[in-house]
Amino acid sequence: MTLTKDTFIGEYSYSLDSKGRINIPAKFRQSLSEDNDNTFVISRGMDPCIYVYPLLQWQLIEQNLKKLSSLQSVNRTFIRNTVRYATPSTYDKQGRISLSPYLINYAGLVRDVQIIGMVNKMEIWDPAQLVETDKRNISIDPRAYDDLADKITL
Amino acid sequence: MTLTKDTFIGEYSYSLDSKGRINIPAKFRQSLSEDNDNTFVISRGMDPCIYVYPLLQWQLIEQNLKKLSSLQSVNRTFIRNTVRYATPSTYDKQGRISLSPYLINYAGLVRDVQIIGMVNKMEIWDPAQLVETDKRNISIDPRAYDDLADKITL
DNA sequence: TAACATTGTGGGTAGTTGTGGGTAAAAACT
DNA sequence: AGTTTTTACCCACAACTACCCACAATGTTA
Repeated sequence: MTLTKDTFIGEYSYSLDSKGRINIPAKFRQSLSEDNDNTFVISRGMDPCIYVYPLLQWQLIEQNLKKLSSLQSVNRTFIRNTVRYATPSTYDKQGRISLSPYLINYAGLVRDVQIIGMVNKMEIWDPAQLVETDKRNISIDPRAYDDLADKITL
Repeated sequence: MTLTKDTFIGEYSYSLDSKGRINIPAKFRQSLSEDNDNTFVISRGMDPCIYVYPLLQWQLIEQNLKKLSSLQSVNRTFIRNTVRYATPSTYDKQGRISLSPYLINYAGLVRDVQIIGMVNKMEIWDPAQLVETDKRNISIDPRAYDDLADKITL
């Protein structure tokens, strides 16, 4: 199948094993370009979930962070929070990465897990957290949402 | 016959087989340009139906989504909801794509299925759902129609 | 009208994918 | 240095998916 490189779409169900490992969907691995050396950068999400970036994508983020001046307190806090929980992780021969206990706890992962393609990265969710977040977002800012829908032709 | 590339019109009846596969109308396949590598992106429709985009058409959507910053919660929600139910799918030698159980359930597909050309994409409907939705929309706001009439010459 | 090509549908099979767990190397801690 | 814990690599297997072949129905051409 033909896939856009380093682009992830769709939602998949997987499970966390007793060693804290989780499978990366085969389609996502195939989409990952060679230059990434089978490596992702795992980080804390803005929502209660785990972000997984292709290595190259993460390096772009690093470059942007370097441009932010440390003179402003907002910037320092932002940089600190973004980088602090990030770890590079190469997947094994079976296509699994291992997650740190901190991140597993942060996302509230137990066993069943949803992996969602978010175009330039992916998100790892606990199913219950995902439902919860969906509910909360349904009501917020319908106008902002409609504005987006106007800009993008689906 | 000469067909406008990547443009789909007309309505066709097909059936879903026991493996969740469905035939893409031959005319639609012929219309699909080579650059799409025989691949469509299947996704959840705004109505109770399934959207089928040519790969290239979908990539335009992806490009627009990539421009949205993940710092804003609205954007994250929008990207997640748009991309979540989408999967790339290449058709087999018989011209069939396979649909995920989630989408089959979402569109209420049983066996008989209507495929409708929607110009830049196609829609897959359960016949009953289609009748139902038609009924509900028959009393559409006449003013909204007037707005359209300004934009489109029939 | 007969021969042929195309199209829609069904199902078998081999390869891929997700998941569990064993073992050895590496790291961390006495 | 010796012991324990952690990490990475390997093998195994069940479930699933994609690919292939088959065939009937329809459409096309000579």
